[in-house]
Amino acid sequence: MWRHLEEVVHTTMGCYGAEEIRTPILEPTELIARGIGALTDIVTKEMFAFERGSSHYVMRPEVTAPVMRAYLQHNLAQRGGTQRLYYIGPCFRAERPQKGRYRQFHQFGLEVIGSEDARADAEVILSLRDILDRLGLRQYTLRLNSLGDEQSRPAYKAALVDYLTPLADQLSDISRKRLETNPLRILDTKNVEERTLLEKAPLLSDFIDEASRVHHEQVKALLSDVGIDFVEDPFLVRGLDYYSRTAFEFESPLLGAQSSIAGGGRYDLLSKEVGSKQVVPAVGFAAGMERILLACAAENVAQPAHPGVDVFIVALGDPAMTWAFWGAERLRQAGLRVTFDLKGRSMKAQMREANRQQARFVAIVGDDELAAGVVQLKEMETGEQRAVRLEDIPTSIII
RNA sequence: GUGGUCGUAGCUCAGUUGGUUAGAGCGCCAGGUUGUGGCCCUGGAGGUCGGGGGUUCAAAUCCCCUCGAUCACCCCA
Repeated sequence: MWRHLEEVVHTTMGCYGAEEIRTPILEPTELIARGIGALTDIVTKEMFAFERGSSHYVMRPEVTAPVMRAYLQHNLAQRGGTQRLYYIGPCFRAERPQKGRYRQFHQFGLEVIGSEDARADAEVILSLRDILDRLGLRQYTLRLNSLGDEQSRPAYKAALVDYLTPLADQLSDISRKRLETNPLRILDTKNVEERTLLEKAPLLSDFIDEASRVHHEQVKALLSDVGIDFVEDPFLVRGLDYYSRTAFEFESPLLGAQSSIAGGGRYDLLSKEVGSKQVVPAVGFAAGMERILLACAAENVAQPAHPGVDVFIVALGDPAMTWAFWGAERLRQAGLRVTFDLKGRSMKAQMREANRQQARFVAIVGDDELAAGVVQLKEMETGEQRAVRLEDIPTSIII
């Protein structure tokens, strides 16, 4: 199933003209810290970090910042046009594991760098949708929002705090603390009473600038054009500050508390955080492979069957067992998948092993066959069996 | 970092108020078929009961510590 998912990712990304990029697992702490907004708590508590001499490193917790760094460092802009870069690989977060959340996990993602066109946003979402569809997932929802420009969110944040502060005594302890540390996250609360309080809260959509509003309308129109269902969620807010305008999230209802299987958005502000002199507009998604696989399992999505071997060689007696070694090699040279017993067991045991390996054919070899220069080729499903010379096996089983 | 639940055979799990050699199903191995798989029948192997300490005549069972898993919180890139 892992292979299948990876293949779907590669082929789908290929359809979008994206090139794979591989960045180091180990990155300077500063790159990641700057990328995520230097929240010291996240660096110390949520990441595997260590120092070596005077240098500080972390195991990458995500790949967007590394891709942006690679883009800038190798000046990929000079290749012209917009860069569509995708990645697939492991990431690390030093958290307590829970359902769909592991210390080492795997992500794939697409970063479209160098365009502020709404079609880039829509294409990123569309490509992700394609991957989920090709896998056979059906039970997921897409939530969409616009965060506006770099002025919008601070203004909204202030308005939200203004609204909630008088109501602070009705908030949970956690939310009251977040009122100071990260007020936007209160929007994510699952507390029912708090949700009703939020119904009358100011909306981010009332604070976004005109250009962002137009951009957002374009994205929505493009998504509708290709038949993508989405829910507008004015409460969908990314935790980090470099996001602007488009924000989206795919989630599955079948995964418990970690329902998000993929998410992303536009991050025009990141480039300057990681050292670019000018703004490089970019938009992308990141998807959690473990969670997608969990969702597939929960939906009972058909797995590609593990193919059995083509030929299992059953060898009887020492001469035949020796023969099996190079006989198998001959057949493998012809491109067949071939195995045989490595423990010198009885014929019954070898046949059982062949059955377990879902062998299409069994080639039985004993002293008589060796003398005659043939094998007894038996088709397991039908039980039909006949003598065939080794060199004729490949053509015999194509039928 | 905080809280709940749980660690018994390869896997899924039983194990009665502490009481003989710790069980089942599946899987594995072998035989029934001296050269023919699946189904069936018979037999077999396999366990420091997560680890350490304590209580007791006696601990899988009770107590303490520890490690791990899991779910949730925090956090969420």
